[in-house]
Amino acid sequence: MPNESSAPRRRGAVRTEALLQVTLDLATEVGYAGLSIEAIARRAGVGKHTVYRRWPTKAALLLDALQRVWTRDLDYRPTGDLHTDLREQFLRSVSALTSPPLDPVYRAVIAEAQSDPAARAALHERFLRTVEQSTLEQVTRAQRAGQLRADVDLTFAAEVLCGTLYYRHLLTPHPVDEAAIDGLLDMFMAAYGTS
Amino acid sequence: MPNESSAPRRRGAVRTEALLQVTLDLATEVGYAGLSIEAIARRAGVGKHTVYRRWPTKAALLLDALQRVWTRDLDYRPTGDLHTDLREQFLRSVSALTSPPLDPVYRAVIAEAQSDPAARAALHERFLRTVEQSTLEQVTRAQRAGQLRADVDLTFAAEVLCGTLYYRHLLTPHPVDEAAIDGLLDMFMAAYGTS
DNA sequence: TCATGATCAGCACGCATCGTGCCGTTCCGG
DNA sequence: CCGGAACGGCACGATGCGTGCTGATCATGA
Repeated sequence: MPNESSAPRRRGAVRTEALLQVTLDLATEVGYAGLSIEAIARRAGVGKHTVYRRWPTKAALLLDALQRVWTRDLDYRPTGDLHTDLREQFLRSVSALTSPPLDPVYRAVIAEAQSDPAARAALHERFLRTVEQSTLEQVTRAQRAGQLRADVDLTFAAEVLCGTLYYRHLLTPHPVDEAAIDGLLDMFMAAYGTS
Repeated sequence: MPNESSAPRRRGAVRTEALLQVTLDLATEVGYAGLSIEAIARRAGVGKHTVYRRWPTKAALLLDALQRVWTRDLDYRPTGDLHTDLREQFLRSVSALTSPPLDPVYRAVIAEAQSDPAARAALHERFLRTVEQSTLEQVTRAQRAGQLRADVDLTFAAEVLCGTLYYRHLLTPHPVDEAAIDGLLDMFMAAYGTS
């Protein structure tokens, strides 16, 4: 006789969703330091097997948790003007990356990736490449519209843009503010712009 | 009566040096994963107190160990030509960062810095800033020589150069090869060069 | 010369996390 | 309704953390 005051035991995909959400909650409340599999299972009221059955590694779990909140803030209607669109995209990305739950989860993934080349590759494939790709689409459109020189390796250009911002955010105490973004875009346009 | 076949108990600065060297050795042999204070003390034949008395944090120890091998490969006689000098400096830095013991220790510091803002600030102040500074000196010299535009924020420019390389090295699976460095320098010169 | 205090190695502790194993229960599909 | 998968709970050994304590060793200065 299941007590109606106790939640029924959830399984499968529903459990998975719940676990990812708990991970994000924990990241928000106790930060990167509190993101142990043990703590996540405890908080979720779940046996550790239930976690390990789904993710072989803490990195894998964190990557999935990250994906849960990653794409939400990236939908943006481009206006067609390169400088405006890149600026808006970068501002949104930085804003998302600066506050929980994205910030602690992201930093945890970065840390995890340093000790595991596979996790590093997954991080780049699933997230960093996404941002580079989004940037690449914008600069490609601008190039076709004649706003950028035709002889430019846009893939590399996108990497420079994103890399500079990530570097500052992850490895320096300086904030990625509008001044930084504007400076970066100015340099970019000076190098590759047609005007 | 001290047995001459057993090494005399070392103290003070000598001990400190030995511990840093053990840290680098461990990093070379077992990599980032093996860099626990416990393992370092064990390998050095030393009580853990002897480590904790010197460094309050694993991050502090790693930062000091890093400094031991950091500056060695950076002495380089600039020729006066910006492109050549930057290229040479970046090639050397990347080469040093790619192999042990620098690579595992560096990655350990990066990981540590993600969970501790103080460690992050120390990392930037003691190492990243050093590289930025070295780059800054070169571009400043070039600006005075008229090779770069006069209206450029060189500090920011140096950050872009270094940040791009660090991003690729630390967070992507792509190697920082000559093509990447050349592409970066081409973009830099296109943006800020006077010719 | 010798005493004092700092430094040291070794051991132990309590705590936490990891990854795994086992048990008995709950739930779902056939 | 039954069999098997998923589950919660518990326990285990291993490892690292940071901190005590003890007794030996060393440097210094009186």
